Amino acid sequence: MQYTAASHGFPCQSCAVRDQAICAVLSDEELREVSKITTAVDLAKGAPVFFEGDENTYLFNVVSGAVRLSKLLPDGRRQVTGFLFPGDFLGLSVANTYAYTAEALSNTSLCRFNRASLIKLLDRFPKLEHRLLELASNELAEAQAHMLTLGQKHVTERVSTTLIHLIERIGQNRDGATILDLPMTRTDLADYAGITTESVSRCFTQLRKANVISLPQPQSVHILQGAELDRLAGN
Amino acid sequence: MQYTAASHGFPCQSCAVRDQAICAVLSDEELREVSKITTAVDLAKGAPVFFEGDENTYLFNVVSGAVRLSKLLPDGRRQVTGFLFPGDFLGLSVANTYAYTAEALSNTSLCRFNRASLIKLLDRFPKLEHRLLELASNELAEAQAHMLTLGQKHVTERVSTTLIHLIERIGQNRDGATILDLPMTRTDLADYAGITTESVSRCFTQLRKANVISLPQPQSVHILQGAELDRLAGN
DNA sequence: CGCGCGTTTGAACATCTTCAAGGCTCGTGG
DNA sequence: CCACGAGCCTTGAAGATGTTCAAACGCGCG
Repeated sequence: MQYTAASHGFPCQSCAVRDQAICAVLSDEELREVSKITTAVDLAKGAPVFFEGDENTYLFNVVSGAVRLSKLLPDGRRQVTGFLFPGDFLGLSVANTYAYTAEALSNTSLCRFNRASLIKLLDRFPKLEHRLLELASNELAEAQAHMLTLGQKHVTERVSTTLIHLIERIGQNRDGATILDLPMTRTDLADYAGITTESVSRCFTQLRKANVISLPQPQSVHILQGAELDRLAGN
Repeated sequence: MQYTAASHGFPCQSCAVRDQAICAVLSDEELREVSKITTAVDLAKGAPVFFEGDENTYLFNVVSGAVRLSKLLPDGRRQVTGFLFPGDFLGLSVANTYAYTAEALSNTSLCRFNRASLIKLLDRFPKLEHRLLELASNELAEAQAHMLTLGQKHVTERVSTTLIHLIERIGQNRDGATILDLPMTRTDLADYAGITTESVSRCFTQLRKANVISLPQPQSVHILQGAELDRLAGN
């Protein structure tokens, strides 16, 4: 784990994700307490947050940037289990090791909680534990939806589903059009959707030729026909 | 939802899963409180517990039997997201509807909690909420492992992984040998592993011919070489 | 006894992968 | 400033894995 850490007094109040993440349920006063156990962490693109199997010492909130969660098979096959964006929480585990690897997809700021300290705080702030349960439940529902995709859907459906999912998190509206700026590579998308890089690329081309999307640059996806994308997702 | 319900005074104490599930963290006294909001429910093989989209009114503990969780695509494709056994908990959702369908695989007894009442109890028994978070975290880790299987593994690996997973939950030891009594069909296994019924069947035959398992009956799997099964699972 | 459902097996087929190569972009160094 | 190289993306063709379609088997139940 390689951090550029910088402790802070009480900037939580002005935090970009103060109303999201786990802090949303806390009053300013409570937040002041919580802020005592947090540390700001900045990661460069590609840097790991932690590795699967590492001792679970910290939990994190994503403040800005993007994080990729993944699990590996011994022979190198990789499943990306999720992409995280500002407001998302990561690191929950009952075991004392992380169940997955987390890496920064772009330059990323995290808010780091000492796990033992956070657990102590849960006793004082039941709202916090309630919030964590909420987040875990939502993650679970998302995981189940993803299982449906991975287990049952065809390539085009997988890619469309993935695009829709990303639009919901990081889609931008410019002049009524929806734009997606991808912080991840085709390989990341492929490993997320359980297909190959080539399949993702071919599918993008196909969507482009069908005027469902346009690709000014490989990382920039413009959604031309959202409804058609929904249909192609197979839901 | 079709139930055969029977309220009970305080038989929780002698419950088969009293030391598992969410009750494990409660004292007898606390359990007495919780028992006031529970109802015993018996389901026949094949009966639904609830359907995806139903209003989330109840939560359940599996007391005996087995439950299948699944999600459907509009065209009928089905992903089985999990199999539940005694001690397992189901029904958690932040949304006010269930995110998946739950059905009894065999004759099954459940302990039913009124959701609103349970939520109220969480304030009085923080341990209960802590336990729920634990369960949700574990489910999440399991879901991630399953994503790895669904997204990356080959047919033989998927079937082996599924068998190992079932052995961990319902494997029996007789004369030093491990026996698996399957409450689910080949189609259920297929929909769980993201493959077809035929693929499951072919894989079973292959494992049998390699003397990794034997199949006295289609539902009864004897594990002859557990280590080889582990190897075939690809971990 | 016969019917139905679940399972098994076989053969043809399709989708997606693998392998291979070329193109593009960006950053670096000459 | 331009050339070069690396990494990422795209495209094509061949190939393999798993699916689809079809049929037979076996067991349990009415």
